[in-house]
Amino acid sequence: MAGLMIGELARRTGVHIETIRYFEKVGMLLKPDRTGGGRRVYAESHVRALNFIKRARELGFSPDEVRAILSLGGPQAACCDEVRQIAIHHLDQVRRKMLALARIESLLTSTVEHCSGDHVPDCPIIEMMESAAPQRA
Amino acid sequence: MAGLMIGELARRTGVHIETIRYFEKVGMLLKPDRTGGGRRVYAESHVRALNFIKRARELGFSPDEVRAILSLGGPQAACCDEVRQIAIHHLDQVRRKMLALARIESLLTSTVEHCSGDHVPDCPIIEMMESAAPQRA
DNA sequence: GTGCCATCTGTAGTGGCTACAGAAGCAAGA
DNA sequence: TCTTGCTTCTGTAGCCACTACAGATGGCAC
Repeated sequence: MAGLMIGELARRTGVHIETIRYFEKVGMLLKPDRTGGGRRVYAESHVRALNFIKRARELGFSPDEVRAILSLGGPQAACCDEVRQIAIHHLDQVRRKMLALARIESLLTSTVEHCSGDHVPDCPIIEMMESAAPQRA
Repeated sequence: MAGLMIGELARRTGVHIETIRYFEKVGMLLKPDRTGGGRRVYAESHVRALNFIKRARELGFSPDEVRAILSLGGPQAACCDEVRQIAIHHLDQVRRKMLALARIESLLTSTVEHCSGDHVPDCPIIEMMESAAPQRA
């Protein structure tokens, strides 16, 4: 267990060096030890935490949600109901986004179908975009 | 046709005053006339353009796409193939996003289902988030 | 000692707005 | 005419989640 320099950690996790330091600055990643010369030395736990952060962000969890989960003990702690609640809430948000996108998709699809691409007035695409329809949720 | 002050335009379109000025600055909205005292006076065409911009942004068109459509003659011009191409391209992007979200949704759903919420080790949620799966497209 | 890469800190840039400060326009009332 | 009070003006800074750069060290091989 010699510990990793930041470059090696970046290589292993695919997270930019600057982003790793940023995560530390904003409290998402624990401050690592330092060498005598002031360089960061990371432990295996940092690799796990960083992979977790990366994955959670890819899944669309907000930084605050990630922080919340990490503050519950982090990846190495046992699962608890709070983690589940956050995940369920996030799932709900994902489903809302899917619904919104589905509405947009069907609107665009049907509109594009009705457009000939000719230089006719009353283009259905422009027309649709000018009519300000309500965007609920 | 007296023309509108910026506040009235904001009220009619639901776009913040600062945002209207911002759209002008970045070239999405034509510079309006000014009163002797330097205040902006908008025409009916600005109302149409602003509604169009707002709607297109709500539908997820990028600022560049909006600018592209507007540069083709704007809402009042006849439809042309280029508008259709932009819309089709955007529709493609929307469908990609839907697929990505669907993957995330199913992963989250099945994972949450397997989590009891108890304080057990090997929590499926944490475990899933630690395994760095590739996120293609 | 020298060369050279890795790392350090601190600051500034990105996009798409949003918010504020301080000055000035402008209409109505005293 | 002067004041009050709202609206608008310009310009600058803030937001978030990073990303990029500048200039100074660390630390190892030769």
